[in-house]
Amino acid sequence: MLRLSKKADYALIAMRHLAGGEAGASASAREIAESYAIPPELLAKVLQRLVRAGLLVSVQGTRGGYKLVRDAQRVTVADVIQAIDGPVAVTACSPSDHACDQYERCEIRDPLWKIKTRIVDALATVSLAELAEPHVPSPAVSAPLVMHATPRAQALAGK
Amino acid sequence: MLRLSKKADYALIAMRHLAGGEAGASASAREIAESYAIPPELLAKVLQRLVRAGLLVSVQGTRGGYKLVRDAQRVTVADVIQAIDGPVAVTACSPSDHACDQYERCEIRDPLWKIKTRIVDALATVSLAELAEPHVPSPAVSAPLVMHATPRAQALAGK
DNA sequence: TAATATAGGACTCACACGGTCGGATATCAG
DNA sequence: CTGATATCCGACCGTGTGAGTCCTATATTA
Repeated sequence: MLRLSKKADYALIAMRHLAGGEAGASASAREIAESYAIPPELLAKVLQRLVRAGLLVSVQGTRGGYKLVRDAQRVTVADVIQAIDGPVAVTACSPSDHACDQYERCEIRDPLWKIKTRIVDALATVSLAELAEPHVPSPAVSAPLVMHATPRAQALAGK
Repeated sequence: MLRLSKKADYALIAMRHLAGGEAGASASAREIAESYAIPPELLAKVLQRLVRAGLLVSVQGTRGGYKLVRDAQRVTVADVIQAIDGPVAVTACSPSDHACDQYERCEIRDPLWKIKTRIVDALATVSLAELAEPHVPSPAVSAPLVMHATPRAQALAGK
């Protein structure tokens, strides 16, 4: 568990796609959707939310599309996820908002809140730029990585 | 989002409850459920799962109940959550198991997998013992525990 | 003016989650 | 021996939410 929503997945894929091209490059929703086999209408809504969150700018009309507002290094995974799924919350109730049936006797809330901030930190330390170039520099032989990378590389090469 | 399930909440509450009393103390499901306004049957199933996961031992019959197997310092929040909700997974598909429609062109999976391990680490660094005494540290407690508990307690006290 | 974009509300559908029920087994007090 | 109190565990159900679709409006350009 603890999985993030498909919309967040799609958002990250799209944002990475935009970060992967040249700086300032734009792409349409259809274009991105087709690249990754994502339902176009759904991705469209995701992109719209990213616009409303201030992470993307949109250009309407023919030849329109989306592009990043900030530089890829200045946008983190946390930004994208929170733009789509709302603020990260491990618990139903926050230290301020008591929205569960156990808030009186609950001694679990505050420590979990602390853990939440750690998680957000973990999400915030990875930028779109890092997502865009996560791969091994030399595809030939990299001893420690081969064990993990090989099956995937084969699967990708097989396509 | 990223919220953990209610069952996991209940599990943490119950585990903390058991860790809070004397070492080796036991409590029945009804007992714990009433203490925290948790549906008794539901908590029962949660506790049973914790038994199957090897985190609790159960004593059947009258005067029965549950108690911790390991010492409270040797059980982490990660253990409890994974016992209830299964292995933590941020993404639908793992580096080995390609269980989504985008696995071919998905460049997002590996970085997210790394983030996942960071999250698990964050969950694994908090023990039940720390959950049991998150409040103002009494200077009389054991030394090694204080080393870890103090900065956290200070942060919480600062609120 | 037609084609192609974004914008966004309304809707359906499936499924997981929270919660309940019933019955079986084990243990102990009387 | 019997009844009370536990754990055990599978089956069930209702509801909320997430995923995906549909439809319409608007903007832009060829």
